[in-house]
Amino acid sequence: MNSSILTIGHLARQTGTKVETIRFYEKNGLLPEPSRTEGNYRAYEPDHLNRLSFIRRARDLGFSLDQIRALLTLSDNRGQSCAAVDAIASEHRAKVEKKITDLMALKAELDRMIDQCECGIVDDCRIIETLSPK
Amino acid sequence: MNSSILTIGHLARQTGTKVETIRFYEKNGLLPEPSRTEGNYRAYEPDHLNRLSFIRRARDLGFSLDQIRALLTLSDNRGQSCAAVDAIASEHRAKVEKKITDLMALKAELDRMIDQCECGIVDDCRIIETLSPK
DNA sequence: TATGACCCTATAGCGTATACAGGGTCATGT
DNA sequence: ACATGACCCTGTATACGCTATAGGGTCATA
Repeated sequence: MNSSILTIGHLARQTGTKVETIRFYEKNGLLPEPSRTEGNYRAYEPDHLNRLSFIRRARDLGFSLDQIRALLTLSDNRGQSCAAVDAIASEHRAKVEKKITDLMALKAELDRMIDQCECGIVDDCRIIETLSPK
Repeated sequence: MNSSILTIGHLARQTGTKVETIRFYEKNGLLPEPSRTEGNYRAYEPDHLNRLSFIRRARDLGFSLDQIRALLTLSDNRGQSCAAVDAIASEHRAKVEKKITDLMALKAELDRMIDQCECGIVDDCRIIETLSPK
């Protein structure tokens, strides 16, 4: 096999992605279908590797696949205004902020609940009591 | 129809749960199967309502359905030690804490990325640049 | 030639619901 | 007596982002 082409395994190792995940990205339109070898293996080029790296970074930052699809399209049209990019990122940041606030409120409730538990029998358990209807 | 029995719609309205979700809880062993009316409608009793309220409170606090199943079993055996209850709740709290830490780190990265964006054209966009491989 | 690492497709599963199709039942109004 | 519409039933598909499995084919190396 031509040693200069990239197999799916190469892409996987170089980006810390599972092979199945790469095929999943292809099926879902995030990675373009590469050409195939005679033996029907996917034959990737450096551009595919770049694109996959982009996807993985964005996933690490919590962007959804829909958002990443949009970001990729924008990044392919480099003359356009980057306001749309900013909008996607800002919307995502706002969601992350909201999640943090929600989780902190949740944690406060869990703290209250757990700190009351004196760990006797369930019948006296404040945790169960908190969950049970009045 | 006997007006003292509770239909699935009653349970739904009284707990802020969708009807489909109640059937889903039943199928997944969280709510016991109620008896049926002649017309094959589910006929709930007050105990079912209490149990569903318990489930919804626990869900609001972010417990998984598995954890809730365990909590329900524990709450049905009121003489047992409540250490197991405490363990479930504490484990959940730890996960929530970890999620908060992770999300705060994520937000810091998003802040860094977004604050650099001067909203010109995509070609100069710091957001796209951050995501792209070097 | 045989082994084992790698690749292929197709399908099902995870968790927590939500939605929809295609039908049956019930209370109410005329 | 019947029509309407609100409600209920089952079964299946969908969402998200993968992960796993079955059952097979290809490739490099010993």
